[in-house]
Amino acid sequence: MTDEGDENGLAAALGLIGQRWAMLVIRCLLDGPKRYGDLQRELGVPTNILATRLRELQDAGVLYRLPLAHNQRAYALTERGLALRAALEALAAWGRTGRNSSPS
Amino acid sequence: MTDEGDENGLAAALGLIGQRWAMLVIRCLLDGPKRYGDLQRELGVPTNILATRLRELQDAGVLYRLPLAHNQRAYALTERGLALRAALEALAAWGRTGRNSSPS
DNA sequence: ACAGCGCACTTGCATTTTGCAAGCATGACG
DNA sequence: CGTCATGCTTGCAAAATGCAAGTGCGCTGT
Repeated sequence: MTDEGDENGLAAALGLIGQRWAMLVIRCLLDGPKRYGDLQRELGVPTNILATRLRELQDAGVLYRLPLAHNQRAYALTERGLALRAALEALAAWGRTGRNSSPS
Repeated sequence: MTDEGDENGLAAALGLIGQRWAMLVIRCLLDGPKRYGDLQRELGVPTNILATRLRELQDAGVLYRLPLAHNQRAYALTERGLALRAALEALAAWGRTGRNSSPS
């Protein structure tokens, strides 16, 4: 019964985290919670894009804000965000292959 | 060593297949070679975008053109493209979760 | 032969997303 | 009170994306 509607699993995933920089931000946060400036410096992402992505990913339930001090807060992954580790590492592993093996 | 060496892989992967529709096209081709019109109908992707993506993915070594008849050709994944199956299925599996969950 | 059809694209233009640079708000600190 | 670091927002240009219509090309029917 319930035929495989899995054709949309990917579309659903990309609808949530398919925007530019989104997966990079998530992967960066897999190392642990980080602050806005850290993400900016580590990824080199434009600041307005970063702010937008963080809002969207928070709405998507992938990460949440973690207040620290007066002007400092951190961003951390939710369980749903952490569940992306396997998928993102698979993608990263693929990206690492296809480097020209040897510059003969 | 001169450069970071341990570069992300994820960034490399997204540089190749991170464009809109690219992963959907690849996932569609995991079922086997298909023709232009098939991809268009199955995915609902705009025709100019599809043409652009197919060219880019071909350049990326992910798929190749397979001539059939006079005005018909098929697109099929290379080994590099087929190697994406695990990653895309992991992403699709993640996308399938969280549809019917209890709001925390 | 030639009009018409289906297939695989291309082209023109509007809309949306992305990027760069600069500015704003806030609280700490001198 | 002025300056600083941090975390954003805003203005505007460039690029990507999307829609619709058009192009080329071989085949088919008459």
